[in-house]
Amino acid sequence: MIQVSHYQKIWHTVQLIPKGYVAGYGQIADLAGLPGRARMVGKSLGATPKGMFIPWFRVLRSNGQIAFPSGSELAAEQTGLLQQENVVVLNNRVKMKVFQWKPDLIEILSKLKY
DNA sequence: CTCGTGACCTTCA
DNA sequence: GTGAAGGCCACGA
Repeated sequence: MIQVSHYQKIWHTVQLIPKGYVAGYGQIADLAGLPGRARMVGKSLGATPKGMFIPWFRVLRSNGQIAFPSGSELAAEQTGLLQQENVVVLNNRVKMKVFQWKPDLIEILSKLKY
């Protein structure tokens, strides 16, 4: 059993999100084995080491809205990256009903077997 | 050790 | 649809 920081687990989990899909902060926290720690996900993404690729733009709020105020640079950046992957973004939000990632337990377990 | 902080979530009015 | 309030807890100073 390797000891890893929660940040590492979160980053790893986020990288499992397939192209063209999105997931919620709470969802990521749950999959990373940290139920109820949605806020930690945000912290982690903010602390993401530069140079390491993390599809942070595929992570949205549970209601499908982008976590940044519309108009901010990050929001624009995220919107652009999502649309680049065929994800429709309108008024700073995404239709979770259509684009939400439905993870396979087998996939998660095999990728996160620490 | 205590305190402040946070890219959140859910519930209720 | 909106907004406020409470809960959650790791992390850094």
